[in-house]
Amino acid sequence: MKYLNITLRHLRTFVIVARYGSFNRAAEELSRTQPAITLAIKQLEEFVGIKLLDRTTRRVVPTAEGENFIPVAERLVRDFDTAISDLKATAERRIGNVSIAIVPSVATQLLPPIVKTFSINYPGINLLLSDGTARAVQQKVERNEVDFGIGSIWQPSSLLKYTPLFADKLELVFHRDHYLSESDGPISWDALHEETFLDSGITKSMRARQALGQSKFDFPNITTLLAMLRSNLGVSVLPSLAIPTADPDLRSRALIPSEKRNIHLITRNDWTLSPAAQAMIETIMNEIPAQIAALGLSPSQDIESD
Amino acid sequence: MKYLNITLRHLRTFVIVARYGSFNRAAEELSRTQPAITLAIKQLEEFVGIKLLDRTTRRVVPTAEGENFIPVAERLVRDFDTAISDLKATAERRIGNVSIAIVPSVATQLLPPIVKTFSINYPGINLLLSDGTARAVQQKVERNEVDFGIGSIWQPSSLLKYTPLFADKLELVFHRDHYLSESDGPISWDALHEETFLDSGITKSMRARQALGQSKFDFPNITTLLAMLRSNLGVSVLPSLAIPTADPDLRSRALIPSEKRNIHLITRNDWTLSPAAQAMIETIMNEIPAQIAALGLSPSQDIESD
DNA sequence: TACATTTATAAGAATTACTTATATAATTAG
DNA sequence: CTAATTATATAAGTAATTCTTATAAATGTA
Repeated sequence: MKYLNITLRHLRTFVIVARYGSFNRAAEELSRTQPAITLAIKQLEEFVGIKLLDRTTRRVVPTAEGENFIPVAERLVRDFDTAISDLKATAERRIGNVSIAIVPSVATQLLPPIVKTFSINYPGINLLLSDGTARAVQQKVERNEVDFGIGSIWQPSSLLKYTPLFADKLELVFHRDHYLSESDGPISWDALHEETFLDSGITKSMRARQALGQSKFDFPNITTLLAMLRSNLGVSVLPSLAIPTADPDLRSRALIPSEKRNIHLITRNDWTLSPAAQAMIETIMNEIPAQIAALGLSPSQDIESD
Repeated sequence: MKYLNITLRHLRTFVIVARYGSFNRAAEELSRTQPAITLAIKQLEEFVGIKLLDRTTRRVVPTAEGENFIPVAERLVRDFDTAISDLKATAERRIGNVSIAIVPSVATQLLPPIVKTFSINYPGINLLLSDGTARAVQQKVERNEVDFGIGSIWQPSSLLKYTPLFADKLELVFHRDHYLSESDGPISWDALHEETFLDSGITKSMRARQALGQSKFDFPNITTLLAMLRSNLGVSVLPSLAIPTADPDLRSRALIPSEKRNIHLITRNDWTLSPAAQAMIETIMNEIPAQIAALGLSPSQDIESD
């Protein structure tokens, strides 16, 4: 014996022997033979330099120190086992946490039924959603503040991986009292030259939008923008998911040529997703087709990346 | 690989790798080679079914689960190590508890300097002393309520082992106003026929005492007996240790033939003494000769047992 | 693109842990 | 009190594991 390491196996053996008061019964319980038990106890005692079990061929009784040590050893064994099994539980997706950064339109319109399905399938996993602009979503993924993100591409980054989910069609939005309400059907971008255009973070970087020239109004916050539209301040272009379907004051019309905003799943290249996050992504991928159909969206077309 | 047990060694390895962010440095730290580290981490990850460390040849970073598991593993390792080292500390007599049952005369006269020496040599060991009659001492040892006892033999028991410590001489005690104070030197037992004899637990079972016939008074409690003597109610026989040396009211004389009460260390046959208790017994054995000399006692003669 | 560095893999060596066989000790029954 | 029974201790050999050495593959940097 060179140096001898005491391991949990020794404590486990000790606990069982103490419990049964017998080396033979302990050996049976641990699916080993009695000499193996003898050796383990001997090693433990020699290592700590103290007798833990008083034993004759007839009786095995803990010494005072052995008696004191029983609960300690039991706790160590128990703590170890629960720690390992907790880890296994997360691996098996029975427990865990997922955090997602997501743009508000997707969060409010698309996500609720997905979350419902997820919480039924993985009742032990907690979900933490954080709203934000496409830019905020990307940054949170980059900084590892969330497991993954859902949104459009703000600035392509080599750190990130973009998996297209679906394409959201952009529509023209305006007040029901606006004269554009009088007709129906698609309308061309050129026709907007005459209109007061309200910009948002979504439209600002679009080529078709930029052809219209500088706008006087810029509302990065969609809620504010919608409030402006409700006051009939002008017109705007929004992805269909961001347009409140039940709003009595607002009307929308399709645009020609039709523009789409691709929504992606955004993950980090160099980061292994937790099992819980993987479970959520699987759920999203499974549920997306049904949601696309229900909300009248189109499946994703090309992958915007570089 | 048959079944594979995850051990603390795996967690230890994981903690170190996570701490250094390098398999090589961890291998160095653990005095093993890098492939051994790779294997241990691999086994751990495969066993729990989850990746704990994201690693390239350039960087080793914990995954989310790995990050969560680090403090858990650290605690498990730390708890294990402290449990084992506590056990070693008791073995090395650095910490521990000793409980002793002891007859009051020995406790008050003989023990104080011994306790002082002990507490200097073993500052981490706690001492719990309990007073009691010879009978109570023996019972506490039998019932394992104490580590060992010190006292005379009440009823020899095969459960117990008696190790003689010293012999306490019995002396006649009486009030200074008693006429026996007028002379000095040894006095015979027969001379006591005329006296009012106050019995105690100590004298009751003595043959020399029984020759004097039935006594009218019986005070099992020595303190009470001394109070009676101070009132000059009669005479009594006490071991020298039980006679307060500084009491101005009491006088004592030797007896002929001289009777001794052997004081023994009383332990259980079938019980291994704790290292702390062993330390105390060693101290007692070492200090006894000096105390015998200081108090004018005689070394133990024969072993009373059967 | 090549170099330096780090992790992964494979095979063999050393160590550790277990099993079988047997000895030794303690209680119980006769 | 002796023998039988039952339990732990010891010894030796075998199986399993955990290392080490040697080498390959991969990543990031110059």
